[in-house]
Amino acid sequence: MSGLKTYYITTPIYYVNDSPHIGHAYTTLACDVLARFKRLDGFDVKFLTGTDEHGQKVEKSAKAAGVDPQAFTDRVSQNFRDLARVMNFTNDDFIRTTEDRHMVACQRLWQELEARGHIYLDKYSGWYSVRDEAFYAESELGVGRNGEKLAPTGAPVEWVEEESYFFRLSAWEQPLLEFYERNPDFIAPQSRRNEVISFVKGGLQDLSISRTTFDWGIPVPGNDRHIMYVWLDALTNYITAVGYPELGGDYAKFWPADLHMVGKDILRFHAVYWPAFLMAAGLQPPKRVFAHGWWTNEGHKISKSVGNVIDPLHLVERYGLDPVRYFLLREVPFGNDGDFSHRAMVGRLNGDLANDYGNLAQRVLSMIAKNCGGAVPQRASFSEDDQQLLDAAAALHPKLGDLMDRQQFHECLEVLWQVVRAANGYVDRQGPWALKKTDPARMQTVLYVLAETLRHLAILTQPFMPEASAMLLDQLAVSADNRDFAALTGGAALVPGTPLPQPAGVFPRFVENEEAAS
RNA sequence: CGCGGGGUGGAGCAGCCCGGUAGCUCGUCAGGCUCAUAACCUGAAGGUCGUCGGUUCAAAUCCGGCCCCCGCAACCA
Repeated sequence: MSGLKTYYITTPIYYVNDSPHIGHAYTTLACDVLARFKRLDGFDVKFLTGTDEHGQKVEKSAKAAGVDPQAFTDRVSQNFRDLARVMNFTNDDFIRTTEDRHMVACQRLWQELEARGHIYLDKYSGWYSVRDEAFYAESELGVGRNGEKLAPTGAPVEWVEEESYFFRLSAWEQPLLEFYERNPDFIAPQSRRNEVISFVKGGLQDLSISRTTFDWGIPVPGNDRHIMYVWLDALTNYITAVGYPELGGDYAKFWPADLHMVGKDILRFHAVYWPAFLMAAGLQPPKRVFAHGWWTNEGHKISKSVGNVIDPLHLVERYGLDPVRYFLLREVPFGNDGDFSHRAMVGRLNGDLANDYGNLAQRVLSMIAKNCGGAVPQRASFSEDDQQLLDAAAALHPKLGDLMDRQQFHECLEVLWQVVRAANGYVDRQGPWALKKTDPARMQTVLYVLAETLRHLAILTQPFMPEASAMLLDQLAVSADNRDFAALTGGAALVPGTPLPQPAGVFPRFVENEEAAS
Protein backbone atom coordinates (compact mmCIF):
# COMPACT_ATOMS: atom_id res chain seq x y z
CA MET A 1 0.00 0.00 0.00
CA SER A 2 1.41 3.40 -0.88
CA GLY A 3 1.40 6.36 1.43
CA LEU A 4 1.81 4.12 4.45
CA LYS A 5 3.99 5.49 7.23
CA THR A 6 7.35 3.70 7.21
CA TYR A 7 9.88 3.03 9.92
CA TYR A 8 13.39 1.70 9.34
CA ILE A 9 15.37 0.66 12.39
CA THR A 10 18.73 -1.09 12.60
CA THR A 11 20.98 -2.78 15.11
CA PRO A 12 24.71 -2.71 14.57
CA ILE A 13 25.91 -5.76 12.73
CA TYR A 14 27.61 -7.94 15.27
CA TYR A 15 31.19 -9.03 14.90
CA VAL A 16 31.09 -12.78 14.43
CA ASN A 17 34.29 -13.29 16.34
CA ASP A 18 32.30 -12.71 19.57
CA SER A 19 29.74 -15.01 21.09
CA PRO A 20 26.39 -13.34 21.67
CA HIS A 21 26.20 -11.73 25.11
CA ILE A 22 23.84 -9.51 27.04
CA GLY A 23 24.96 -6.43 25.14
CA HIS A 24 23.94 -7.85 21.78
CA ALA A 25 20.65 -9.03 23.23
CA TYR A 26 20.03 -5.62 24.77
CA THR A 27 20.62 -3.62 21.61
CA THR A 28 18.48 -5.88 19.48
CA LEU A 29 15.78 -6.07 22.13
CA ALA A 30 15.42 -2.30 22.18
CA CYS A 31 15.03 -2.35 18.39
CA ASP A 32 12.59 -5.22 18.53
CA VAL A 33 10.35 -3.39 20.98
CA LEU A 34 10.37 -0.29 18.79
CA ALA A 35 9.73 -2.32 15.65
CA ARG A 36 6.82 -4.14 17.25
CA PHE A 37 5.41 -0.90 18.62
CA LYS A 38 5.56 0.79 15.23
CA ARG A 39 3.97 -2.17 13.48
CA LEU A 40 1.09 -2.17 15.96
CA ASP A 41 0.85 1.56 15.42
CA GLY A 42 0.26 1.08 11.70
CA PHE A 43 3.74 1.67 10.30
CA ASP A 44 5.34 -0.33 7.53
CA VAL A 45 8.45 -1.39 9.43
CA LYS A 46 11.82 -2.65 8.31
CA PHE A 47 13.89 -3.98 11.20
CA LEU A 48 17.41 -5.02 10.30
CA THR A 49 20.11 -6.90 12.16
CA GLY A 50 22.98 -9.07 11.00
CA THR A 51 26.63 -9.96 11.30
CA ASP A 52 29.90 -8.26 10.45
CA GLU A 53 32.09 -11.01 9.04
CA HIS A 54 35.22 -9.47 7.61
CA GLY A 55 38.49 -8.48 9.21
CA GLN A 56 41.82 -9.79 10.22
CA LYS A 57 40.62 -11.27 13.49
CA VAL A 58 38.03 -13.40 11.70
CA GLU A 59 40.66 -14.51 9.21
CA LYS A 60 42.93 -15.57 12.06
CA SER A 61 40.20 -17.31 14.04
CA ALA A 62 39.20 -19.27 10.95
CA LYS A 63 42.78 -20.32 10.39
CA ALA A 64 43.06 -21.38 14.01
CA ALA A 65 39.87 -23.41 13.62
CA GLY A 66 41.30 -24.99 10.50
CA VAL A 67 38.54 -23.88 8.17
CA ASP A 68 38.30 -21.26 5.50
CA PRO A 69 36.87 -17.90 6.58
CA GLN A 70 33.57 -18.35 4.78
CA ALA A 71 32.89 -21.70 6.45
CA PHE A 72 33.90 -20.20 9.77
CA THR A 73 31.56 -17.22 9.45
CA ASP A 74 28.74 -19.45 8.23
CA ARG A 75 29.02 -21.28 11.50
CA VAL A 76 29.37 -18.41 13.95
CA SER A 77 26.86 -16.17 12.24
CA GLN A 78 24.30 -18.81 13.13
CA ASN A 79 24.84 -18.04 16.84
CA PHE A 80 23.31 -14.63 16.29
CA ARG A 81 20.35 -16.02 14.40
CA ASP A 82 19.80 -18.43 17.27
CA LEU A 83 19.87 -15.54 19.72
CA ALA A 84 17.22 -13.72 17.71
CA ARG A 85 15.00 -16.79 17.72
CA VAL A 86 15.32 -17.40 21.45
CA MET A 87 14.74 -13.73 22.31
CA ASN A 88 11.69 -13.63 20.02
CA PHE A 89 13.14 -10.85 17.88
CA THR A 90 11.15 -9.91 14.80
CA ASN A 91 13.84 -8.64 12.45
CA ASP A 92 12.65 -8.53 8.84
CA ASP A 93 16.08 -9.14 7.41
CA PHE A 94 19.40 -10.55 8.59
CA ILE A 95 22.33 -9.21 6.67
CA ARG A 96 25.77 -10.77 6.45
CA THR A 97 28.62 -8.68 5.13
CA THR A 98 29.90 -11.65 3.15
CA GLU A 99 26.79 -11.68 0.96
CA ASP A 100 27.02 -10.69 -2.70
CA ARG A 101 24.44 -7.92 -2.34
CA HIS A 102 26.71 -6.31 0.23
CA MET A 103 29.86 -6.52 -1.85
CA VAL A 104 28.02 -4.87 -4.70
CA ALA A 105 26.80 -2.06 -2.45
CA CYS A 106 30.21 -1.44 -0.86
CA GLN A 107 32.06 -1.34 -4.15
CA ARG A 108 29.51 0.97 -5.62
CA LEU A 109 29.68 3.31 -2.65
CA TRP A 110 33.46 3.31 -2.96
CA GLN A 111 33.30 4.18 -6.65
CA GLU A 112 30.87 6.95 -5.89
CA LEU A 113 33.18 8.42 -3.25
CA GLU A 114 36.17 8.08 -5.56
CA ALA A 115 34.36 9.66 -8.52
CA ARG A 116 33.44 12.62 -6.35
CA GLY A 117 37.05 13.10 -5.29
CA HIS A 118 36.76 12.07 -1.66
CA ILE A 119 39.28 9.23 -1.84
CA TYR A 120 43.03 9.43 -2.53
CA LEU A 121 45.93 6.99 -2.38
CA ASP A 122 48.79 7.62 0.04
CA LYS A 123 50.98 5.82 2.55
CA TYR A 124 50.07 5.00 6.09
CA SER A 125 52.65 4.28 8.70
CA GLY A 126 52.30 3.80 12.38
CA TRP A 127 52.09 1.43 15.29
CA TYR A 128 49.47 -1.17 14.56
CA SER A 129 47.88 -3.73 16.81
CA VAL A 130 46.53 -6.78 15.03
CA ARG A 131 44.53 -7.76 18.08
CA ASP A 132 42.82 -4.38 18.29
CA GLU A 133 42.76 -3.81 14.53
CA ALA A 134 43.82 -0.27 15.16
CA PHE A 135 46.69 2.14 14.77
CA TYR A 136 48.00 4.02 17.78
CA ALA A 137 49.91 7.22 18.10
CA GLU A 138 53.39 6.98 19.58
CA SER A 139 52.16 8.96 22.57
CA GLU A 140 49.46 6.45 23.34
CA LEU A 141 51.81 3.50 23.65
CA GLY A 142 52.98 1.94 26.86
CA VAL A 143 56.01 -0.22 27.50
CA GLY A 144 55.80 -3.90 28.28
CA ARG A 145 57.88 -6.06 30.60
CA ASN A 146 60.62 -6.69 28.05
CA GLY A 147 60.71 -3.13 26.85
CA GLU A 148 58.45 -3.81 23.91
CA LYS A 149 55.84 -1.29 22.93
CA LEU A 150 52.24 -2.00 23.87
CA ALA A 151 48.92 -0.52 22.88
CA PRO A 152 46.87 1.18 25.62
CA THR A 153 44.84 -2.02 25.65
CA GLY A 154 47.95 -4.03 26.42
CA ALA A 155 48.01 -5.58 22.97
CA PRO A 156 51.32 -5.92 21.15
CA VAL A 157 51.96 -3.46 18.34
CA GLU A 158 54.18 -3.52 15.29
CA TRP A 159 55.49 -0.76 13.07
CA VAL A 160 53.61 -0.92 9.82
CA GLU A 161 54.03 1.01 6.65
CA GLU A 162 51.50 0.37 3.98
CA GLU A 163 49.94 1.92 1.00
CA SER A 164 46.44 2.98 1.87
CA TYR A 165 43.49 4.79 0.46
CA PHE A 166 42.24 7.70 2.49
CA PHE A 167 38.86 9.32 2.86
CA ARG A 168 38.95 13.11 3.13
CA LEU A 169 37.23 13.18 6.48
CA SER A 170 38.98 16.46 7.32
CA ALA A 171 36.82 18.20 4.75
CA TRP A 172 33.65 17.22 6.63
CA GLU A 173 34.28 18.90 9.92
CA GLN A 174 32.14 21.95 9.17
CA PRO A 175 29.42 20.14 7.23
CA LEU A 176 29.05 17.70 10.11
CA LEU A 177 28.85 20.44 12.71
CA GLU A 178 26.23 22.20 10.64
CA PHE A 179 24.36 18.95 10.26
CA TYR A 180 24.34 18.39 14.04
CA GLU A 181 23.19 21.97 14.50
CA ARG A 182 20.29 21.61 12.07
CA ASN A 183 19.31 18.21 13.50
CA PRO A 184 19.41 18.52 17.27
CA ASP A 185 17.82 15.08 17.67
CA PHE A 186 20.31 13.30 15.43
CA ILE A 187 22.36 12.04 18.35
CA ALA A 188 20.82 10.86 21.59
CA PRO A 189 21.11 11.00 24.51
CA GLN A 190 22.08 14.66 24.79
CA SER A 191 25.28 14.01 26.72
CA ARG A 192 26.54 11.77 23.93
CA ARG A 193 25.67 14.43 21.40
CA ASN A 194 27.83 16.89 23.30
CA GLU A 195 30.70 14.43 23.29
CA VAL A 196 30.49 13.88 19.56
CA ILE A 197 30.31 17.58 18.80
CA SER A 198 33.27 18.32 20.98
CA PHE A 199 35.16 15.51 19.30
CA VAL A 200 34.45 16.88 15.83
CA LYS A 201 35.30 20.41 16.92
CA GLY A 202 38.65 19.04 18.02
CA GLY A 203 39.47 18.49 14.37
CA LEU A 204 39.10 15.53 12.02
CA GLN A 205 41.93 13.80 10.22
CA ASP A 206 41.62 11.92 6.99
CA LEU A 207 40.70 8.32 7.53
CA SER A 208 42.60 5.32 6.25
CA ILE A 209 39.99 3.19 4.54
CA SER A 210 41.89 0.30 3.00
CA ARG A 211 44.28 -2.44 4.06
CA THR A 212 46.82 -4.51 2.18
CA THR A 213 48.03 -6.75 5.01
CA PHE A 214 45.27 -9.34 4.85
CA ASP A 215 42.69 -10.59 2.40
CA TRP A 216 39.45 -11.26 4.25
CA GLY A 217 37.41 -8.30 3.14
CA ILE A 218 35.83 -6.59 0.20
CA PRO A 219 38.28 -5.80 -2.62
CA VAL A 220 38.73 -2.15 -3.51
CA PRO A 221 37.34 -1.64 -7.02
CA GLY A 222 40.16 -1.32 -9.52
CA ASN A 223 42.91 -2.28 -7.06
CA ASP A 224 42.39 -5.66 -5.54
CA ARG A 225 45.63 -5.58 -3.59
CA HIS A 226 43.54 -3.49 -1.20
CA ILE A 227 40.53 -4.49 0.79
CA MET A 228 38.16 -2.02 2.38
CA TYR A 229 38.49 -0.81 5.94
CA VAL A 230 36.14 -2.86 8.09
CA TRP A 231 34.08 0.11 9.24
CA LEU A 232 33.40 1.38 5.75
CA ASP A 233 32.39 -2.17 4.90
CA ALA A 234 30.28 -2.60 8.03
CA LEU A 235 28.42 0.70 8.02
CA THR A 236 27.39 0.25 4.41
CA ASN A 237 25.19 -2.68 5.46
CA TYR A 238 22.47 -0.23 6.41
CA ILE A 239 21.96 0.80 2.79
CA THR A 240 22.76 -2.61 1.31
CA ALA A 241 19.71 -3.94 3.11
CA VAL A 242 17.40 -1.44 1.42
CA GLY A 243 18.73 -2.29 -2.00
CA TYR A 244 21.55 0.20 -2.63
CA PRO A 245 22.90 0.86 -5.25
CA GLU A 246 19.34 0.63 -6.53
CA LEU A 247 17.81 3.96 -5.49
CA GLY A 248 14.19 3.05 -6.09
CA GLY A 249 12.21 0.36 -4.31
CA ASP A 250 13.05 -0.19 -0.67
CA TYR A 251 15.75 2.46 -0.75
CA ALA A 252 13.25 5.12 -1.74
CA LYS A 253 10.79 3.73 0.74
CA PHE A 254 12.98 3.33 3.82
CA TRP A 255 16.09 5.49 3.49
CA PRO A 256 17.10 7.54 5.40
CA ALA A 257 16.80 5.15 8.36
CA ASP A 258 14.69 6.39 11.23
CA LEU A 259 17.03 5.03 13.84
CA HIS A 260 20.41 3.37 14.17
CA MET A 261 20.58 1.83 17.61
CA VAL A 262 24.16 1.45 18.86
CA GLY A 263 26.17 0.89 22.01
CA LYS A 264 27.96 3.96 23.28
CA ASP A 265 31.27 2.43 22.23
CA ILE A 266 30.55 2.65 18.53
CA LEU A 267 28.73 5.96 18.50
CA ARG A 268 31.56 7.77 16.79
CA PHE A 269 31.49 5.54 13.75
CA HIS A 270 27.78 6.07 13.35
CA ALA A 271 27.56 9.73 14.22
CA VAL A 272 30.73 10.99 12.52
CA TYR A 273 32.13 8.66 9.86
CA TRP A 274 28.85 7.30 8.57
CA PRO A 275 27.09 10.61 7.89
CA ALA A 276 30.33 11.90 6.36
CA PHE A 277 30.56 8.90 4.00
CA LEU A 278 26.93 9.30 3.02
CA MET A 279 27.03 13.05 2.47
CA ALA A 280 30.19 12.62 0.43
CA ALA A 281 28.42 10.08 -1.76
CA GLY A 282 25.47 12.40 -2.17
CA LEU A 283 23.21 10.27 0.01
CA GLN A 284 21.07 11.24 2.99
CA PRO A 285 22.41 10.64 6.50
CA PRO A 286 20.19 8.64 8.87
CA LYS A 287 17.66 10.54 10.97
CA ARG A 288 18.84 9.47 14.37
CA VAL A 289 21.50 7.52 16.23
CA PHE A 290 20.85 6.45 19.81
CA ALA A 291 23.77 5.33 21.95
CA HIS A 292 22.68 3.19 24.86
CA GLY A 293 24.72 2.28 27.93
CA TRP A 294 26.48 -0.80 29.23
CA TRP A 295 25.58 -3.46 31.73
CA THR A 296 27.63 -4.52 34.70
CA ASN A 297 27.18 -7.92 36.32
CA GLU A 298 26.40 -7.79 40.06
CA GLY A 299 28.20 -4.46 40.21
CA HIS A 300 31.29 -5.58 38.29
CA LYS A 301 32.46 -4.54 34.90
CA ILE A 302 31.88 -7.30 32.40
CA SER A 303 34.96 -8.66 30.68
CA LYS A 304 35.88 -11.81 28.89
CA SER A 305 39.12 -12.21 30.79
CA VAL A 306 37.34 -11.97 34.16
CA GLY A 307 34.86 -14.50 32.81
CA ASN A 308 31.71 -12.79 34.04
CA VAL A 309 30.11 -12.38 30.65
CA ILE A 310 26.33 -12.75 30.79
CA ASP A 311 24.85 -15.22 28.34
CA PRO A 312 21.33 -14.10 27.42
CA LEU A 313 20.31 -17.68 26.72
CA HIS A 314 21.03 -18.58 30.34
CA LEU A 315 18.99 -15.65 31.56
CA VAL A 316 16.03 -16.69 29.48
CA GLU A 317 16.34 -20.25 30.71
CA ARG A 318 16.47 -19.14 34.32
CA TYR A 319 13.92 -16.32 34.48
CA GLY A 320 11.80 -16.76 31.37
CA LEU A 321 11.88 -14.74 28.19
CA ASP A 322 9.34 -12.00 28.85
CA PRO A 323 10.61 -11.27 32.36
CA VAL A 324 14.12 -10.81 30.94
CA ARG A 325 12.82 -8.56 28.18
CA TYR A 326 10.91 -6.57 30.78
CA PHE A 327 13.81 -6.29 33.18
CA LEU A 328 16.36 -5.09 30.63
CA LEU A 329 14.18 -2.21 29.54
CA ARG A 330 12.59 -1.38 32.92
CA GLU A 331 15.51 -1.46 35.30
CA VAL A 332 17.62 1.27 33.74
CA PRO A 333 16.77 4.61 32.13
CA PHE A 334 17.57 3.86 28.50
CA GLY A 335 20.86 5.52 27.62
CA ASN A 336 22.37 5.05 31.09
CA ASP A 337 24.62 2.26 32.24
CA GLY A 338 22.96 -0.33 34.41
CA ASP A 339 23.64 -3.26 36.65
CA PHE A 340 22.29 -6.74 36.21
CA SER A 341 21.85 -8.59 39.46
CA HIS A 342 19.90 -11.67 40.40
CA ARG A 343 18.31 -9.77 43.27
CA ALA A 344 17.11 -6.92 41.06
CA MET A 345 15.89 -9.35 38.41
CA VAL A 346 13.84 -11.32 40.94
CA GLY A 347 12.57 -8.08 42.46
CA ARG A 348 11.20 -6.96 39.10
CA LEU A 349 9.85 -10.36 38.22
CA ASN A 350 8.03 -10.92 41.51
CA GLY A 351 7.18 -7.33 42.34
CA ASP A 352 6.20 -5.78 39.03
CA LEU A 353 5.19 -8.77 36.94
CA ALA A 354 3.79 -11.38 39.33
CA ASN A 355 2.39 -9.17 42.11
CA ASP A 356 1.25 -6.10 40.23
CA TYR A 357 0.39 -7.04 36.67
CA GLY A 358 -0.03 -10.83 36.76
CA ASN A 359 -1.99 -10.80 39.98
CA LEU A 360 -4.24 -8.00 38.74
CA ALA A 361 -5.13 -10.11 35.73
CA GLN A 362 -5.58 -13.21 37.82
CA ARG A 363 -7.86 -11.67 40.45
CA VAL A 364 -10.02 -9.99 37.81
CA LEU A 365 -10.25 -12.94 35.45
CA SER A 366 -10.95 -15.50 38.13
CA MET A 367 -13.72 -13.34 39.62
CA ILE A 368 -15.22 -13.08 36.17
CA ALA A 369 -14.89 -16.82 35.63
CA LYS A 370 -16.62 -17.56 38.92
CA ASN A 371 -19.25 -14.84 38.99
CA CYS A 372 -20.07 -13.86 35.44
CA GLY A 373 -20.65 -17.24 33.91
CA GLY A 374 -17.23 -17.29 32.28
CA ALA A 375 -18.13 -14.50 29.89
CA VAL A 376 -17.33 -10.80 29.50
CA PRO A 377 -19.40 -9.08 32.25
CA GLN A 378 -22.46 -6.98 31.53
CA ARG A 379 -21.96 -3.25 31.88
CA ALA A 380 -24.32 -0.57 33.13
CA SER A 381 -23.51 3.15 33.23
CA PHE A 382 -20.07 4.13 34.50
CA SER A 383 -19.40 5.96 37.75
CA GLU A 384 -16.80 8.68 38.02
CA ASP A 385 -14.33 6.18 39.47
CA ASP A 386 -14.97 3.82 36.54
CA GLN A 387 -14.51 6.55 34.01
CA GLN A 388 -11.30 7.74 35.63
CA LEU A 389 -9.68 4.33 35.29
CA LEU A 390 -10.88 3.90 31.72
CA ASP A 391 -9.61 7.36 30.83
CA ALA A 392 -6.22 6.60 32.34
CA ALA A 393 -6.01 3.46 30.20
CA ALA A 394 -7.10 5.32 27.09
CA ALA A 395 -4.49 8.03 27.68
CA LEU A 396 -1.67 5.49 27.55
CA HIS A 397 -1.29 5.10 23.81
CA PRO A 398 -0.44 8.71 22.92
CA LYS A 399 1.88 8.95 25.92
CA LEU A 400 3.72 5.80 24.94
CA GLY A 401 4.01 6.92 21.33
CA ASP A 402 5.82 10.04 22.38
CA LEU A 403 8.11 8.20 24.79
CA MET A 404 8.89 5.55 22.18
CA ASP A 405 9.99 8.18 19.68
CA ARG A 406 12.52 9.27 22.28
CA GLN A 407 13.47 5.66 23.15
CA GLN A 408 12.40 6.15 26.77
CA PHE A 409 11.50 2.51 27.35
CA HIS A 410 11.76 2.62 31.12
CA GLU A 411 9.34 5.56 31.18
CA CYS A 412 6.91 3.67 28.96
CA LEU A 413 6.84 0.81 31.42
CA GLU A 414 6.56 3.16 34.37
CA VAL A 415 3.57 4.86 32.74
CA LEU A 416 1.95 1.47 32.05
CA TRP A 417 2.48 0.43 35.64
CA GLN A 418 0.83 3.58 36.93
CA VAL A 419 -2.35 2.21 35.38
CA VAL A 420 -1.67 -1.28 36.73
CA ARG A 421 -1.42 0.19 40.23
CA ALA A 422 -4.47 2.37 39.69
CA ALA A 423 -6.42 -0.72 38.63
CA ASN A 424 -5.36 -2.62 41.76
CA GLY A 425 -6.44 0.35 43.88
CA TYR A 426 -9.75 0.45 42.05
CA VAL A 427 -10.40 -3.22 42.79
CA ASP A 428 -9.93 -2.59 46.51
CA ARG A 429 -12.06 0.55 46.53
CA GLN A 430 -14.91 -1.03 44.61
CA GLY A 431 -14.72 -4.40 46.39
CA PRO A 432 -16.48 -6.53 43.76
CA TRP A 433 -16.47 -9.50 46.19
CA ALA A 434 -18.77 -7.44 48.46
CA LEU A 435 -20.88 -6.16 45.57
CA LYS A 436 -21.47 -9.77 44.64
CA LYS A 437 -23.83 -9.98 47.64
CA THR A 438 -25.20 -6.44 47.69
CA ASP A 439 -25.37 -5.34 44.06
CA PRO A 440 -24.47 -8.03 41.49
CA ALA A 441 -25.20 -5.74 38.53
CA ARG A 442 -22.74 -3.18 39.85
CA MET A 443 -20.20 -5.97 40.36
CA GLN A 444 -20.51 -6.82 36.69
CA THR A 445 -19.87 -3.24 35.67
CA VAL A 446 -16.81 -3.03 37.92
CA LEU A 447 -15.42 -6.25 36.48
CA TYR A 448 -16.17 -5.01 32.98
CA VAL A 449 -14.19 -1.82 33.63
CA LEU A 450 -11.31 -3.94 34.88
CA ALA A 451 -11.42 -6.32 31.95
CA GLU A 452 -11.42 -3.41 29.54
CA THR A 453 -8.47 -1.85 31.36
CA LEU A 454 -6.65 -5.17 31.14
CA ARG A 455 -7.35 -5.28 27.42
CA HIS A 456 -5.65 -1.90 26.98
CA LEU A 457 -2.70 -2.95 29.10
CA ALA A 458 -2.27 -6.26 27.28
CA ILE A 459 -2.38 -4.63 23.86
CA LEU A 460 0.14 -2.02 24.90
CA THR A 461 2.55 -4.41 26.61
CA GLN A 462 2.79 -6.56 23.48
CA PRO A 463 5.97 -4.92 22.18
CA PHE A 464 7.74 -5.55 25.47
CA MET A 465 6.31 -8.93 26.42
CA PRO A 466 4.77 -10.49 23.34
CA GLU A 467 4.10 -13.97 24.74
CA ALA A 468 2.59 -12.98 28.07
CA SER A 469 0.52 -10.25 26.45
CA ALA A 470 -0.81 -12.72 23.90
CA MET A 471 -1.81 -15.09 26.69
CA LEU A 472 -3.69 -12.29 28.39
CA LEU A 473 -5.44 -11.27 25.19
CA ASP A 474 -6.37 -14.91 24.63
CA GLN A 475 -7.91 -14.98 28.08
CA LEU A 476 -9.91 -11.90 27.20
CA ALA A 477 -11.01 -13.56 23.95
CA VAL A 478 -9.60 -10.68 21.90
CA SER A 479 -9.42 -11.77 18.27
CA ALA A 480 -6.15 -11.67 16.38
CA ASP A 481 -7.23 -8.76 14.20
CA ASN A 482 -8.18 -6.63 17.22
CA ARG A 483 -4.79 -6.55 18.84
CA ASP A 484 -3.15 -3.57 17.17
CA PHE A 485 -3.34 -0.02 18.49
CA ALA A 486 -6.24 0.85 16.23
CA ALA A 487 -8.30 -1.44 18.48
CA LEU A 488 -7.66 0.90 21.42
CA THR A 489 -9.79 3.70 20.06
CA GLY A 490 -12.21 2.08 17.64
CA GLY A 491 -15.30 0.10 18.48
CA ALA A 492 -13.20 -2.85 19.55
CA ALA A 493 -14.09 -2.74 23.24
CA LEU A 494 -14.99 -6.02 24.91
CA VAL A 495 -18.51 -7.19 24.15
CA PRO A 496 -20.51 -8.30 27.22
CA GLY A 497 -21.52 -11.93 27.04
CA THR A 498 -18.55 -13.05 24.94
CA PRO A 499 -17.43 -16.42 26.33
CA LEU A 500 -13.99 -16.42 27.95
CA PRO A 501 -11.56 -19.30 28.37
CA GLN A 502 -10.49 -20.55 31.78
CA PRO A 503 -7.96 -18.07 33.26
CA ALA A 504 -4.39 -19.14 34.01
CA GLY A 505 -1.48 -17.30 35.63
CA VAL A 506 0.67 -15.33 33.23
CA PHE A 507 3.66 -14.42 35.41
CA PRO A 508 4.49 -17.11 37.97
CA ARG A 509 6.58 -15.94 40.91
CA PHE A 510 10.25 -16.81 40.96
CA VAL A 511 10.87 -19.04 43.97
CA GLU A 512 14.49 -19.38 45.07
CA ASN A 513 14.21 -22.77 46.74
CA GLU A 514 12.60 -24.37 43.77
CA GLU A 515 15.57 -23.51 41.66
CA ALA A 516 18.09 -24.71 44.23
CA ALA A 517 16.21 -28.00 44.49
CA SER A 518 16.06 -28.69 40.79
C1' C B 1 43.04 24.79 34.44
C1' G B 2 41.31 19.40 27.69
C1' C B 3 35.69 18.54 27.15
C1' G B 4 31.22 16.64 29.39
C1' G B 5 27.80 14.24 33.10
C1' G B 6 26.81 13.51 38.21
C1' G B 7 26.81 13.71 44.01
C1' U B 8 18.88 14.31 46.96
C1' G B 9 15.89 9.72 53.37
C1' G B 10 18.87 2.26 53.71
C1' A B 11 19.10 1.23 47.73
C1' G B 12 17.88 3.25 42.84
C1' C B 13 16.05 7.67 40.68
C1' A B 14 12.78 12.56 39.68
C1' G B 15 12.75 17.69 40.92
C1' C B 16 17.25 22.13 39.25
C1' C B 17 16.34 25.41 32.85
C1' C B 18 11.33 29.14 34.81
C1' G B 19 13.98 30.07 43.22
C1' G B 20 8.67 29.68 47.55
C1' U B 21 4.97 22.92 51.60
C1' A B 22 11.39 17.72 48.99
C1' G B 23 8.31 13.53 44.95
C1' C B 24 8.52 8.24 42.93
C1' U B 25 9.87 2.78 43.04
C1' C B 26 12.10 -0.84 46.31
C1' G B 27 13.13 -1.82 51.52
C1' U B 28 11.36 -1.11 56.95
C1' C B 29 7.10 -0.55 60.41
C1' A B 30 1.71 -0.27 61.46
C1' G B 31 -3.25 -0.92 59.83
C1' G B 32 -7.08 -2.64 56.19
C1' C B 33 -9.08 -6.26 52.82
C1' U B 34 -9.79 -11.43 51.94
C1' C B 35 -11.39 -11.46 45.05
C1' A B 36 -6.23 -12.92 43.76
C1' U B 37 0.16 -15.73 42.25
C1' A B 38 1.43 -15.48 51.19
C1' A B 39 -0.57 -11.36 46.26
C1' C B 40 -3.56 -6.24 46.79
C1' C B 41 -4.92 -1.36 49.31
C1' U B 42 -4.03 2.63 53.05
C1' G B 43 -0.90 5.10 56.39
C1' A B 44 3.83 6.03 59.09
C1' A B 45 9.01 6.46 60.17
C1' G B 46 13.43 8.00 57.74
C1' G B 47 16.70 13.41 54.07
C1' U B 48 20.41 20.31 57.56
C1' C B 49 19.32 17.83 48.87
C1' G B 50 28.58 16.43 48.57
C1' U B 51 31.03 20.71 50.98
C1' C B 52 32.27 26.04 52.04
C1' G B 53 30.73 30.79 50.86
C1' G B 54 27.67 34.53 48.03
C1' U B 55 22.95 36.72 45.91
C1' U B 56 17.77 36.93 47.81
C1' C B 57 12.30 38.22 52.10
C1' A B 58 13.16 33.01 50.46
C1' A B 59 18.14 28.38 47.42
C1' A B 60 18.02 21.16 46.15
C1' U B 61 16.91 25.07 42.50
C1' C B 62 20.86 31.05 40.71
C1' C B 63 26.51 32.50 41.30
C1' G B 64 31.68 31.28 42.93
C1' G B 65 35.51 28.05 45.45
C1' C B 66 36.69 23.09 47.02
C1' C B 67 36.13 17.52 47.52
C1' C B 68 34.53 12.92 45.35
C1' C B 69 32.50 9.56 41.32
C1' C B 70 31.76 8.55 36.12
C1' G B 71 32.07 9.17 30.69
C1' C B 72 34.80 11.12 26.18
C1' A B 73 40.13 12.02 24.34
C1' A B 74 39.85 7.94 16.84
C1' C B 75 39.64 -0.95 19.81
C1' C B 76 35.11 -3.33 22.19
C1' A B 77 26.55 -4.07 22.63
